[in-house]
Amino acid sequence: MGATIMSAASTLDALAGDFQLAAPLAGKRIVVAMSGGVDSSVVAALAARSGAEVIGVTLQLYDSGAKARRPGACCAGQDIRDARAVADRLGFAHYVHDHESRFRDSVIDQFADEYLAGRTPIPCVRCNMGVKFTDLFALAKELGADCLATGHYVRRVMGKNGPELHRAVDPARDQSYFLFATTREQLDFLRFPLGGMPKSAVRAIAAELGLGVAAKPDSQDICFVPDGDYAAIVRKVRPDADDAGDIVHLDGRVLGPHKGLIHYTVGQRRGIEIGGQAEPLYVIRLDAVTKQVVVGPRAALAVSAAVIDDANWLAEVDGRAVLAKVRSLAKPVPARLEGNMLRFATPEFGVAPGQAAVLYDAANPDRVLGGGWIAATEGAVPAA
RNA sequence: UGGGGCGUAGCCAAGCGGUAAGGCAGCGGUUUUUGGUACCGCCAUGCGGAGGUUCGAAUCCUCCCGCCCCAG
Repeated sequence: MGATIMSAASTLDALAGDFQLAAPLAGKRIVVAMSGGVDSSVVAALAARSGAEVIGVTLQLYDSGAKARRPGACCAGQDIRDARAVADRLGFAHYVHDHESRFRDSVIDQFADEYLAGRTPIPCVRCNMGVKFTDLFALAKELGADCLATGHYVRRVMGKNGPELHRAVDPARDQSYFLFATTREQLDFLRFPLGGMPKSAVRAIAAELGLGVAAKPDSQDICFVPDGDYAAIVRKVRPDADDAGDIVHLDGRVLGPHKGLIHYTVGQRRGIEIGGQAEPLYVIRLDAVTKQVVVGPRAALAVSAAVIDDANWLAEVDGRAVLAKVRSLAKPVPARLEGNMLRFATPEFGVAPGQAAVLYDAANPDRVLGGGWIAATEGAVPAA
């Protein structure tokens, strides 16, 4: 117990200057993206201790009504007040920008449209790409900042050819999957001071500094979905969503009606609500044109390759042995990129269009090479 | 209304006198800054209904009800 606190304190000292800026920091200006959570609050605190001038910026991203008070939310309501409290306590400037309409256009609407198209979106990546790393990036530049620091758990490591993106040291916290779209230009300017430490240390630092958010619950789920009912948000944004359709087995049998394409995702097992089977049924694919949810046995989920769209590369990848991650919680698996076709060494299950394929260097698994969006997949087993 | 078969949880299904397997679905939980997956747990005081035999019945007997098949 005591050791934990000791190490937290020493970690704090060691990281106080870890903003990868040339000394001295006295004349430097750091803009910190503050969500109102523990992580970005600690980043702000570390920045404040570095000697540089700190400006905290919080973007109000969505409805600041009652629902935003639930634990796990960010960037609205109470979170904004929490961020402000941290800035007040540590004594640096804090600005709040209203980004609701931008967030709605670039994240929420896109989220709904992807579901309507039969794909499975990752709003967190879109948010990082647009609102955070484009808008906030521009704002920080306007403010004359030397860097933009965030509370993401990922590392920026200086390599031969400039900064590289690496996984966080805490594997349970690593967020590199959600940051694959970070461009080289953005990476030049961004700083991720938490990538080298475990979450427990971050909380210990927050507690040591007396920040009110020290024990605040981690954010989880989709921030703008209040109760886990994401379909309700899709319907709210796109009321014209036509829900009718059939659940069809790969063998052609119509098994029954479904609740609307937006409720399903490739690889999904629960919620299909069809019993009496010898083996569980999984969603094999979604057809936005015929409105069909096609189901079949788990074996039919195996894919040998995926077509990658809108890729972002931080290093040369084509033809190189890589480790590919096609879901945030999946273990990276051996693969090879041929053009825009990602070929898995062994069949991969539950690869859903709309999700991201993030590639890591097989020779240095911590290094993020980049990634792209899964546009289509190639089955490893002929349809039964 | 002759003969045969069957009725066990939402669905499929084992059991064949000894005190209700299992699978699917569902529900809950764990994990998790996307959706899923995976894993763990829960899920029939009762076996179509009513009697009877027996220490003891879903299992044997009787009648009734309901399906299915073959004959008419």
